[in-house]
Amino acid sequence: MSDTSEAYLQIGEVAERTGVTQRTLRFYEEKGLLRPPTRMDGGFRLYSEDDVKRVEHIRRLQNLLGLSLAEIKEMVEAQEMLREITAQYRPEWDVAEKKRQLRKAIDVVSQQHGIVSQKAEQMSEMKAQLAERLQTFDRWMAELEHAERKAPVA
Amino acid sequence: MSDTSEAYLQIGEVAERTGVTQRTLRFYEEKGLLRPPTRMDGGFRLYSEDDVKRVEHIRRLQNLLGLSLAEIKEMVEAQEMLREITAQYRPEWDVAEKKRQLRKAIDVVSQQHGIVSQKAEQMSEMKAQLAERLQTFDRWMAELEHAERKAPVA
DNA sequence: GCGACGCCTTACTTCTACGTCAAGGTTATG
DNA sequence: CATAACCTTGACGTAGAAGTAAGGCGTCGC
Repeated sequence: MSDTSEAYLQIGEVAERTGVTQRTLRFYEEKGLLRPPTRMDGGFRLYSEDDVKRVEHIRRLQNLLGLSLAEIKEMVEAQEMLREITAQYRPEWDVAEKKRQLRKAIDVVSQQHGIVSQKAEQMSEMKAQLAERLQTFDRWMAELEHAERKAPVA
Repeated sequence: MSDTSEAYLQIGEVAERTGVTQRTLRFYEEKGLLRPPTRMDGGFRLYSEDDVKRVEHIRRLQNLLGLSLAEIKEMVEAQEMLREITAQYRPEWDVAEKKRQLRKAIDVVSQQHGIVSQKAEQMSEMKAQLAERLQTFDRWMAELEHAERKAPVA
C-alpha cells in the first residue's frame, strides 16, 4: 500500500482500537449507528479515523449515560446532520433549511447536555453520601479496635 | 404491632410510589434484591417504608451507575450486613467477626465510591464538551442569520 | 355472602445487545 | 500458487431484565 493511504483501517484494527468486537461493529452498522463504511474490491470494510471516534462516542453514551442504542442512534444522526452543514455539504440547501437543521441539532445537543447535567448532579450527590458513609464506617472501625484493646478476644 | 400500623403497603401501592411494576417487585424479591416481605394471612405481601427506599436505591444504582442486578445485589447485601452490625444485632458475634464484616462493607462502599467518582469526572468532561459544542452552534446560527440579512431568501 | 377488584403463582414470551458457529471468499507472503 | 490470516454473510443462541397471560384465591364494601 502507499504510505499516505494509511488512513484506512480494517474491521479488525478498529475492533482492537475501540475495544469492541467485530460483531459489534457490524451490528452497529446494521442498526444505523455507523454509516456503511467504504469497501475494498473484495468487500472488506474500510473504516476511517472518524469512524473510530464515532464508535468511542457511542460507547461513552452507552456506558456513561446508559442510553439505548435506539436513543444513541437519534443523537448520532443529529451529529451527522451537523457534519454535513458545517462541511458546507449540501450547498443546494438554502439558509433557511440550514437553520432548520442547525436548530434541530442544537435541540439534540442541549437535550444531551441536560441529561448529562442532571446525571452529573445526581452523581455528586451520591458521591457525597458515600463519602459520608465511609467516614461513619471508619469511626465504627476505630470504635471496634478500641473495644478490642480493652477486651481482647476471649 | 404498634397502633400506627398503617406503615404497611401492598404491592400495588409500592409499585405506584416507586414507579416500577408489581412484576418487577416480585422479580427483585426472587433475585434476592429485596428481602421477602411479611405477608398477610391470605398471602398478600406487606411492604414497609424501608422497602420503598430500598427499591428507589436499587433504581438509582441501575439508572445512574448502570450496574447489573447481580452487582446491585452484592451492594444491597453489604448494606444489610451493616444494618445488622450497627443495630447491635448478632451480639453473639465477637469483635473480630464484626470487624471482618465491617471491612467487607467498607470495601463495597469504597468500590461504589470509586465508580461514582470516576463516572462523575467523565460526566463533567462530557458536559464541558457539550457546552462547548453548543457555543459553536450558536456562533454558526448567528453567522447564518447574518448571511440571511445580507442575502435574503431568493 | 357476593360482586368487584387486588393479589397469588406459574409459565411462556419479548426485547436488547450482542456471542458464536458455519461455510466460504480475499489478501498478504514465501 | 499454496497457505495462513483476515474478512464476508447468515443463521441461530444467550443473558439480563423484565412483560404478559392464565387460572385461581383474598379482601373489602355493601
